[in-house]
Amino acid sequence: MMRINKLTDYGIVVMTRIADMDQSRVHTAREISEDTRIPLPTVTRLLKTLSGNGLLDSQRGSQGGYSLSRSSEEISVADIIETFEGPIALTECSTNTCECSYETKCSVEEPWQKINDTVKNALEGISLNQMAGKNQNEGLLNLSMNYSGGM
Amino acid sequence: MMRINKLTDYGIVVMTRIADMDQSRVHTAREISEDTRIPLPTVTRLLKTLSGNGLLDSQRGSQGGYSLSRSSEEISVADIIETFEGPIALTECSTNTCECSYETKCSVEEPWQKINDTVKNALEGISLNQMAGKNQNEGLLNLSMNYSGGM
DNA sequence: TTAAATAGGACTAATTTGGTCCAAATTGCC
DNA sequence: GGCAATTTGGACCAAATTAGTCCTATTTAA
Repeated sequence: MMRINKLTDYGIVVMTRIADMDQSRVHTAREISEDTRIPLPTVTRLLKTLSGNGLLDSQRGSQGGYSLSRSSEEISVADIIETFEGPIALTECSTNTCECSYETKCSVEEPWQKINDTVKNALEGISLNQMAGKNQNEGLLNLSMNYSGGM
Repeated sequence: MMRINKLTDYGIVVMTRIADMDQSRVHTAREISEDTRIPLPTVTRLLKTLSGNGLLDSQRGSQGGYSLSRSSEEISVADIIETFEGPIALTECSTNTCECSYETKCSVEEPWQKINDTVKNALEGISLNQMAGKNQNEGLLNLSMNYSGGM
């Protein structure tokens, strides 16, 4: 399967959602949970991780909440993945801390570097803005509905 | 981390090793185990999977063993990864069987397709031959040593 | 017939991941 | 000053996945 973790996937959903929201104010965990239908405890954990790693700004206390730390054009999918999973590396050999269990393993180290760079570049090339784009109409619609008191 | 599984990693090591070996004869699990220092039970399982998926040819019985089913130029890293992990898909949404748990998840489906294609292309572009290249001298050396009775 | 292999599958242990919860710290507002 | 709404930090457990081993059947060459 070679999947990214579920939490990482949720993390991307949450970030995408925030990017679609009104950028002029902060958003609470509860609000994001209701919006994405991801359970609140999980969302709070996601948001903590995201703000801890600098992708979100947080404001504590009453009237507090979260907002993007930079514009959605300047946040890449790679940024989010790395927040939850650390450096993008398909094998241990690709990291600095390579401690190959078996001798011959390291003979494939160089090609792996190449592979990883390719994957990394691909992920760095996709901005949060591109992910969110599809929802922009819907986002604006919801916004206007809030003004008219609808739900 | 976003890692491929350990067994997949070993699978690539094993295939790389076989590609470096004498192509004029088959190689037993024991031989490959000793060569790669990966434990025999694990190697047998890897080889079974690889031959079951058509990447290796197998010959049963005494004097039996495994050999590449096609030339190392025609086997890609993607082939090996898919053998152990199924279709390359970073998220569930990227597969046919997408059953998103939460509604908004699917809003990010399209960009994920793009990301996956990029990753897949990258992995398809690396042949086993390229992985093995680094060892070719060593491989030839071992071959000539076999003829002279050395070890 | 025997020995050397692969084939197939069951099983367990170890590790990772997902998800929840609680107590503490911070902040705005009355 | 005190209350309510938040984020912060960390502990904890359950579930799922993965790694690794082993056993038995089948095939084949000598």
